[in-house]
Amino acid sequence: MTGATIRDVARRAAVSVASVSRALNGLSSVHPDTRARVLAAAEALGYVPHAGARSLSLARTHAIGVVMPDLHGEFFSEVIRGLAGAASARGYHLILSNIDEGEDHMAAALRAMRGRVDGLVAMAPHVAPPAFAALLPPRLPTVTINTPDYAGGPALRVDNRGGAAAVARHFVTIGRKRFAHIAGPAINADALERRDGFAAALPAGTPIAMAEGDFTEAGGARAMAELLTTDAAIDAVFVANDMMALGALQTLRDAGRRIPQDVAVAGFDDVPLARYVSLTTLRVNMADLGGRAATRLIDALEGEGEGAGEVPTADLIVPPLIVRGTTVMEP
Amino acid sequence: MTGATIRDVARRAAVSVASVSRALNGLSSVHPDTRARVLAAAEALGYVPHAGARSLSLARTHAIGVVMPDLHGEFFSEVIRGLAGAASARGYHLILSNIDEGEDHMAAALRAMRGRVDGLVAMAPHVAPPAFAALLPPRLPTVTINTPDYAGGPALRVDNRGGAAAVARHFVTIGRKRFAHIAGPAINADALERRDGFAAALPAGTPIAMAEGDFTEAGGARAMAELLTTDAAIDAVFVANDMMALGALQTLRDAGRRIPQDVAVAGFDDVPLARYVSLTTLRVNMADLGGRAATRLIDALEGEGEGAGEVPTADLIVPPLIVRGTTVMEP
DNA sequence: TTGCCGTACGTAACCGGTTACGGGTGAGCA
DNA sequence: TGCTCACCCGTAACCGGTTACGTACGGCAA
Repeated sequence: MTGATIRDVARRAAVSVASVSRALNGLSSVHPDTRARVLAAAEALGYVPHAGARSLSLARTHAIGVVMPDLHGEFFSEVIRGLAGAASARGYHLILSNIDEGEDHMAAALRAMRGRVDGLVAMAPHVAPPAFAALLPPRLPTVTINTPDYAGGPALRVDNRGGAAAVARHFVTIGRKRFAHIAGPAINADALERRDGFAAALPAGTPIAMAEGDFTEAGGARAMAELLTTDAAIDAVFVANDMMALGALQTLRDAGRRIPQDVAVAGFDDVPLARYVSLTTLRVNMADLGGRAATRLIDALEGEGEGAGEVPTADLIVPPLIVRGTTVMEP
Repeated sequence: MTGATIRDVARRAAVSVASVSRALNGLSSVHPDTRARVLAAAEALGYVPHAGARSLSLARTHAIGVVMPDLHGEFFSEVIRGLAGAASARGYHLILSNIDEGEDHMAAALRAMRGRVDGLVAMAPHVAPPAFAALLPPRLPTVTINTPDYAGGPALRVDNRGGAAAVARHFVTIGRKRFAHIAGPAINADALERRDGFAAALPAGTPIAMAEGDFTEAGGARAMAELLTTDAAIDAVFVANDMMALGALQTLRDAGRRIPQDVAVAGFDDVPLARYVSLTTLRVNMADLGGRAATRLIDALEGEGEGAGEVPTADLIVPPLIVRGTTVMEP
């Protein structure tokens, strides 16, 4: 019903299915005349090979699975874009599956990947690492992005601590004294690393006013309001991501603080919006991250059998600090 | 090698593969004891069903294919987000395939979908419609988004003409006289509809200064610069999408024009950035568009056999005009 | 003529599931 | 005891491709 099969083509060309397969896949040892007949028959029937059947017998799907939570939007979509580009260039498809609704739902989504993909790109900053490893289908090559302490394969990580430290040094350089931090959710590994990296890079013993947000703009606004009531004297705040920073900026301006004269603000991610509001931030090139992940995975898949690439290396990607108008006056 | 098969489970539980299949799929007519043995064996072996094999015999993949060009970023990713949400809620996966590099590459990508997906969501505003229809694998249910004149199935379209007309009326209402339009690429159907809708809603015979961009910010800036040299007196410009509008705004400000006093600017799309630069625009809820497309497709897939839903209806989605500071003074 | 080899092709097994069909077993009933 | 009928369960065919293996045949050297 879905269309002509290889047997239909074989019948019409009056050859065996084996010859059709050989002819269509460009194998040698097919007589030119036969090949021509097969191609004509396929064309006439509008034959399109059935990818599912093909991958079953080849044990190769030419697809890679992508599992990640739909958290802070920009990030998600940029990574996908990078993945899609790299995958498509190598002839691979992407299979998406977002994992928000609970751990069992996630387990189901992960298991459903077996037999559908050749490998996985996973990003799960919010799950306890051992649990996550256990959920992965066994023996499915996986490269992780920003997934803490996962030792099962190649990993890509952005240097959250290093980035946060750069902000701390920048604050000190421009002469700030009273620091605050708006953190992400406590269950998020990126959030924790950014907080710790910031604290560690300030002179020992420096007090830091803390508030927690949820990586959304509204959450950032709320956290900032909270900080203003408890620690009104702050003159520098490092926000764990850009979206929260936007909310924080709004709250500060509404409260009459001048940016950056009264208080300096820095974010993390460099989402497209950041340039427009002139937000100082760390640039993490998300599309590039996705592209690298895909490339790494496909390299591993196609080098299979070689023991060469087997060492599960972890790349640490250092985000550059982009200094803009929320920390230093612009011309 | 990839893992245990159903036959391994059968062997270990000392039953037939049929019983394993029945037990795991919750069929009735399996003795409770047998079911327990099967489950224990599956657990012990870490058995995960092979989705590929399953979908081959069921002729059902529970996946939907998404083909679209990677055009103007925000749009792409928001639609994907909407699709992913709706699909995941119904237990479907998404298979991505972007189609940029030439028509033959696109044809290959489309054909590769057969046997891998149950249906397609396609968006191809830049292709001549008959060509596109011909490339689709035959008999694959498809819902199109903003693909002009495609009559092969359900379609979702945003009302480009209506939106553009709303801008035209708005310009007239606020007393503007000398109009300009920055259009998108001439091969893009959305771009053409927006241009025509705008022109048609102005009083007959009104002259409109025209320039063409490529839907990017830089392109918008260039087009605006061009307009300023040829028609310096314009006081209202409708830009075919928001990204170009951002570029145009920058050019106008650099040229010393006050917004909105000297010239009013409106865009199309309402990307997240638009709110931050206070850009008047048409709001097209892209995630919602994706969600609807997925829902439509899955409804059609699961209602298969019923003649009820067979009428290929086309939904026209009317984007509301969001009036902001680039056309009227803000408090 | 016989033997050998290479080319072109067909037969059938296989990938890993699902399921139509039929067989065996025990309970219930005449 | 013999019959019917559920209920469980196993055998084998099937989904649509790929491919190992075997075969038929023509050409060529001994």
